[in-house]
Amino acid sequence: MAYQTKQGRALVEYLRSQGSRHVSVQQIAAGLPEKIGTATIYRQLDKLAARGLVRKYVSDGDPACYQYVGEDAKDCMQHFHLKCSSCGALIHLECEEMGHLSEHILREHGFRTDPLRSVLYGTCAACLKKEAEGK
Amino acid sequence: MAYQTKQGRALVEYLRSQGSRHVSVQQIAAGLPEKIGTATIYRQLDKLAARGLVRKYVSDGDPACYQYVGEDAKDCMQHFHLKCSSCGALIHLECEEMGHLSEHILREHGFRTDPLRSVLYGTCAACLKKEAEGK
DNA sequence: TTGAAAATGAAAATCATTTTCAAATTGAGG
DNA sequence: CCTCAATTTGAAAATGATTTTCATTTTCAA
Repeated sequence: MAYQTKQGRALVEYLRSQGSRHVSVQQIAAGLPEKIGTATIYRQLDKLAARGLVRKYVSDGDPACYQYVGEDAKDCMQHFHLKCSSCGALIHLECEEMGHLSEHILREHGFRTDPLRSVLYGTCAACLKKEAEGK
Repeated sequence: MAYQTKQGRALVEYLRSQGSRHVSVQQIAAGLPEKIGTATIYRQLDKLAARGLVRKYVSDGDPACYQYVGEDAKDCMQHFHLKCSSCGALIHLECEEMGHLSEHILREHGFRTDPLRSVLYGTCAACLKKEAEGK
């Protein structure tokens, strides 16, 4: 019910080689040793994401990016993202406060959040500074 | 330096009439008493958002939606969004825990988040239930 | 080996959003 | 009330990421 394919394997191999970096479909297509159609890359990523081997991050503005987490998704350091609306930077943050929030939401509101896929918008330190000075 | 236009006024009026509901550009275009070009709606919304009168929400999959908060943005109940990856539902949640997280991030990480614009992904109660049963 | 199910790739289709650009509107200064 | 430069509008075209189509190829269980 799910065939193994050359392309699928190549993709996983490539993603693995990137460690836990975040890559876009563009980057993947460019980095792959042998060309794979974009449609296929999207399709494979969807499947991998469905199986939990890959995480998809979406933020306003730029294309989605993907991260390979492998079988040990649980152990993989929990981190989430901050996106600066001002300069567009995507910041990765490891912080347990987010975990607390998730627990609260699950307990009190019955919703199981996946902080890993969530992006918080705001203004980064650099832009806050500029804002303060620049007036 | 910023001309007042019939369209701009009509848009604000419409948004006001919607209270603090979230509306998409599609809905706005359809609900407006007199037709306004989509490009203009986008442009006006951008300006309003820049002035803080309107909030823009972006989530994976569906088009952005906007909320009129008016001058009293501060008083406007702080709430954020949960998006169910399973059924696509967008849930509005008022909860102060999010405020705590924001404070923490600002204090410890120098990043000023805007929880209002942020969307947390996960699985809603209904889908969790289905998941548990359906297995 | 065989064949049905599943995957591929190239190209076309989607679709929200943005840009283009000529024409219309706005409003400060006369 | 005029004028005119700056700004806004709208229709249509452009963008750009993602999805779909569909004919062809690949996979793997029997």
